[in-house]
Amino acid sequence: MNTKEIESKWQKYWDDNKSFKVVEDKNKKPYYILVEFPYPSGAGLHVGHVRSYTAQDAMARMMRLKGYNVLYPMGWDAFGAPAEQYAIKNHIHPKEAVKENIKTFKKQMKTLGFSFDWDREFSTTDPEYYKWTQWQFIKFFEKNMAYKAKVNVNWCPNCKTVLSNEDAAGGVCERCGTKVEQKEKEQWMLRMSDYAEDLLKGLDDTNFADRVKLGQINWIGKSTGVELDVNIKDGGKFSIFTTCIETVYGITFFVIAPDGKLIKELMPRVKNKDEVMKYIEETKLKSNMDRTELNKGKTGCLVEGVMAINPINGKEVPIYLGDFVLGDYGTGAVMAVPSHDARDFEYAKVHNIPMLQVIDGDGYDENKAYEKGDYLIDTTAHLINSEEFSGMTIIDAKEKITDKLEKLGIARRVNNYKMRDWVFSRQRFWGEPIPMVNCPKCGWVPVNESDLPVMLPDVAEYEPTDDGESPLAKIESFVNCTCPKCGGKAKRETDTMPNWAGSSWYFLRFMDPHNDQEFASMENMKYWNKVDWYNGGMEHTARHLLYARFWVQFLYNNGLVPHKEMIWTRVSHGMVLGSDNQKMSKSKGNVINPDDIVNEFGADTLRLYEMFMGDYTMDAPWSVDSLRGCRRFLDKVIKLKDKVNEKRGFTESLLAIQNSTIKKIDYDFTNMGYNTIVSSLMILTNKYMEMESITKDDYHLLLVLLNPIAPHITEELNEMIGFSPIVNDTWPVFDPEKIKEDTFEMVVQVNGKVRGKEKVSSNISKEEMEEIAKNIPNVKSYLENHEIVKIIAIPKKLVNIVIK
RNA sequence: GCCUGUGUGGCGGAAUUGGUAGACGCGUACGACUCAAAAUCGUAUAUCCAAAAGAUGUAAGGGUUCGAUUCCCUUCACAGGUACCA
Repeated sequence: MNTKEIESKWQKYWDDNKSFKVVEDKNKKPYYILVEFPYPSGAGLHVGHVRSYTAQDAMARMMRLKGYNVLYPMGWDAFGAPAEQYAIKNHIHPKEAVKENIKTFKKQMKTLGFSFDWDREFSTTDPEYYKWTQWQFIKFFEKNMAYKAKVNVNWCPNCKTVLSNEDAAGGVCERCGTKVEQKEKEQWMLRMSDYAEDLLKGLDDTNFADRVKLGQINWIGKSTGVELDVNIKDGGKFSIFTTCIETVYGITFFVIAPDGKLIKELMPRVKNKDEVMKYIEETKLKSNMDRTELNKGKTGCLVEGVMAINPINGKEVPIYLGDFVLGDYGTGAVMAVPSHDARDFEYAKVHNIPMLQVIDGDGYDENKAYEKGDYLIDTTAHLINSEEFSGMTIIDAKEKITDKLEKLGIARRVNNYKMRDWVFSRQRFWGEPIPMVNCPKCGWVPVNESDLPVMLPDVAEYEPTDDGESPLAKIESFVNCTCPKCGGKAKRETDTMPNWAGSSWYFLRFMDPHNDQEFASMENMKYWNKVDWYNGGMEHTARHLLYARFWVQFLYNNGLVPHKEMIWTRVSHGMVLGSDNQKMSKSKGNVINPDDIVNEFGADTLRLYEMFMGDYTMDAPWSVDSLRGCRRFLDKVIKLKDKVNEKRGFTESLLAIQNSTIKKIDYDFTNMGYNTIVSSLMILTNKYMEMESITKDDYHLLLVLLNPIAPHITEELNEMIGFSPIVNDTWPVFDPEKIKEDTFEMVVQVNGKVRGKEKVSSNISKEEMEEIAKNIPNVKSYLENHEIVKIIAIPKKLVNIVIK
């Protein structure tokens, strides 16, 4: 059989018949299966894409056969730095590069037989799409959720652009690996931190995998504690945030951030100005450098001339500068309790600051800090040296001390979050222009809705400028405009959006992709309800998912989408590694190109292999041998056709095996057990192979069950035995009656070890089981001269005889 | 460091609520077919023992249980995430 011909034949059939086109049909139950739409890179489709697209494709095909109205769409996430870099490098306009790459991707996807509804395809770079991304940005602005602020931003000197905290994780540029610098710039920001609590709570309304939920929770980074006002001797005050108010009596100093506001305010009173200034400057440099390992030492200096007063007992304590305190987290100042915090402990050691123990317990060790992690699990832990709170347990003390401070009006219970506002500006050409106009009279004014989209100008110059301004800033025809409000001369915003913008709501657009009145109609969104299965890489479970959820929650709060969470289940697939067990990369030379595999083995074999290679959620290495085995399996299925006969060689257990296969596959589909779906199909095939002959219906059943994973070959074989296309068929129903067996193999254990097996009737009693068990010769020999202590009989399974 | 995940034959991996560990596939060996090879088919394949019987065995150690790959504790290794977050 010629795989190529068969594959293109059926691909054409599906295309011609629009087999996968889906329309909103109230009579059918909707089911929305989504895979992360790819960034169409110049490298083409990766075998990793094939893994997740095949899995979701199989799910989509199966659900269609079960009668669901399945939405399985595909589109392109084509804005962003990589597309622009690629364009610059290859001297081709990003628009053209994207067009070319999409063509390649789409062709590859078609040769793999993915059942996408191509009528819903779009790219984030289509003006018809980014019009609505801009429209939604204006909503953010109107609701005071978008604002422009001068902030310290992560600046990549190589890419010449601003990076979000997420993009600069680890202190290096996510794209090029260059060390990130700090730079003060005016940026558009989205008030994502306002949604921290809602984003946490919203997780309860989702069915995300636990590890995905945890990723979200960690990123949001909530901590509950107390904000405490601290007076400065001779006037002034500041606040600190702590999660360990129970240690308040142990404060021996305060530490404030060198990049914070407080030190600037205190400056006139500082005696050692030179030293302080020097340290502040050093910190600025340091944040340009690797802040991870080299600078973990507890550097800093005493701020001479000012003393703080511990609010709980009026003791005077010194203030230090230290760069381990961050200016933009909490209040930019901390209370330091060296006896009970490892960082404070180290700092105190370096700077010779006295310590004061205020909690005692069994785990106390004077050579290190007796910390939260230690004393909270220590049942003997209690306060000491803490006036009226001495002797109390930690939990009590926490409450009582907070109460007291609250009554004094100098403390508040607050939550802090690591998650900051979203830096939304990029100084790049290839992104959605931010639809704002700066008018000398009216300030920032959004572009009129009727004037959307603000199109990217068609120019040849799109490389970033050296001064960090967007390339758009050089294009006068773009910049100069009139104010939408007063009609006066004004200037257009030249920053563009990050590529996370377009991907934050694309799943909504798929529900209504051609709507030119709204980003998607409420009617359609209500029909599709939610994304039932969303699959993507683990690397996107923190950021992309968080941005998308934030975006949706904002739309929901403004009545624009039907649910606060629009994604029900999020799963992530494991990576496909090279055959050397390493991540595939050009430099390692271990990259597998799906086209080559399709050419040599066929699309069905590749699909089958990628499903069979291992646990779907885990990484798995590439193996050509295993791939060949999958081809061999398909050849076996082809060969089975010769066994098709009017009658079958009767095998009583066949119906049972068929039905348990259906049951197993149904179960596995809902648990992403794709590898065991394949193995149970192999078992069924082996069973058929053993038989003299099988009927058309037997064969048809196998073909339907295999169809979601290997759709081409199964359609062809199915046609050859005279059935109408599987794509219009129905999924077999599991019949529990058929798997009832009259007998089972009873396992007999003695003291938990298997000593015998016996085929017995399924409906015998426990007593009968025990009796038969005791009389199996081998078992009997173990029982001799021993006392039977007890017998455990599990119906339809085993008997365990416990002897002494 | 912290968080998360993983650890099962020569290899990829199964084992749905604690109940026959190693399904299925790969590889290997032998056999059939062939002048020969490939392909295909058959048989075997955790380890120890000539074989049976048996013993050992799911990273290591301990525990709970009639029974543990599965639950609990301790330790180790690997992978990913995160990093002075108060």
